[in-house]
Amino acid sequence: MSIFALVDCNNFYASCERVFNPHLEGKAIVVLSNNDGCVVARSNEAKKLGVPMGAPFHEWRVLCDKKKLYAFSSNYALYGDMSHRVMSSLQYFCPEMEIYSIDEAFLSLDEYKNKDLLLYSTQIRKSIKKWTGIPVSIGIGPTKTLAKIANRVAKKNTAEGVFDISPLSIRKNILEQFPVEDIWGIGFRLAKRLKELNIQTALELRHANLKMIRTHFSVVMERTVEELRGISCIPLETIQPRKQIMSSRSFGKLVTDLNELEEALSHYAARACVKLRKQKSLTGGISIFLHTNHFRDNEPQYGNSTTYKFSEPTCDSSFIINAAKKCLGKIFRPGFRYQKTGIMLLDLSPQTIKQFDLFLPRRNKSELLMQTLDSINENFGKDSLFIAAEGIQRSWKTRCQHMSRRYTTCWDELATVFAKRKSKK
DNA sequence: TCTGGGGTCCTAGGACCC
DNA sequence: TCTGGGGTCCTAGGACCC
Repeated sequence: MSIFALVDCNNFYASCERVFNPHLEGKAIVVLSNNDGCVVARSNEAKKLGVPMGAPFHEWRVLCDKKKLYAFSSNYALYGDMSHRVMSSLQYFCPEMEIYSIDEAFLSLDEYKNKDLLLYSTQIRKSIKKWTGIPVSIGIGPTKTLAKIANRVAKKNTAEGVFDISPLSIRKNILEQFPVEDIWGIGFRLAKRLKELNIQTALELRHANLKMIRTHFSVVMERTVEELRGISCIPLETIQPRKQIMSSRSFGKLVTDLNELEEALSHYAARACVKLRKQKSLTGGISIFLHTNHFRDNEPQYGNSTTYKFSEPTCDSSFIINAAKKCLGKIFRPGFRYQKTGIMLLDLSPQTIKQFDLFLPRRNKSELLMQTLDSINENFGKDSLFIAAEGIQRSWKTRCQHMSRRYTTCWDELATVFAKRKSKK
């Protein structure tokens, strides 16, 4: 039998802000989405204040004015680096791991079966806090789905932040109390359909008839049921290159001008290309979209998308930007106030097995040019060198008025320490 | 004034092939 | 009267995740 652990950072973004701002300890913090639009992370204190996940920030701004709530723009440079610190610390304790998201990792504990797993997990938890400043919770179970449930229990009910759902005697009790909509892989819609079949809890789903589940749902739900029964169906996955790469942003203001839209789209395309080259892939085609702000009922609405296939796969920013601009020209309609545009790189393949187009001229310098572009930006900071199509003014840029410093990745923004002077008598 | 961004997998249906 | 069967690939849409 396998043993999995799910390690999850508590309120990750909020915790990252706290590491470098200790006076925020015990205070209500929220971290906002791009454009300072929605609340995407909350400290426990903010949850107690009643701030819901995904709430539009403008509805809660008043609490900030009263100093009851502290808000931060998303600082992905900081969170990405802190995540990397947590993950590499985890790897020290358990090399066989899967980084599931920026703040979660599954561990395979099969090698440690002879250890006291609760004790070992407690040790991991303490070390991560000491080394990185980030609090984590750890759930242990025979399948990933059960480890996820154990993690919920660890977070809610235990002071130690560690919980093992393996013993059958306690498992039944936990599953009996666990609502079906909180199970990993079951969202709002599936939960609704399950409830119509009178399945309310994890225990009821576990006892459901597999054939019945298969006829009403897909193989995904069938796997979930097996996993609840303790039969592992979802293995630990090693790092795979992405199958598609997307880059898009809402504008800081509504945009009407095609030139500005082109600039923004070119900028997003360039960002996507950096990601593409980082994972050493080529793209076979792109899809681009744009739309107006659908929250504004009183304004004319328009949205559209289109795709383009390259005759040979590429990772050349200027080539891809060119294609993106052509696509945009096709779907752009004047007279609308646009809110967002974006690009998706599709049909990715590894750079090592490129299929050339026989009739296309060779762009031999492209590879070298892109390498140079990437290495300059890596050494001298993002956007040191960029393609002119991305624009210089960038008046469409997203808002981020509450950004903290990039404490760990930028020399100019290191944390400052003030020594208190003793006052003279 | 203000409402995120980036992914994955599965299924059904149509086009096409032999 | 009668109109195949089996396969692949692609795409759109729906569901989920963080």
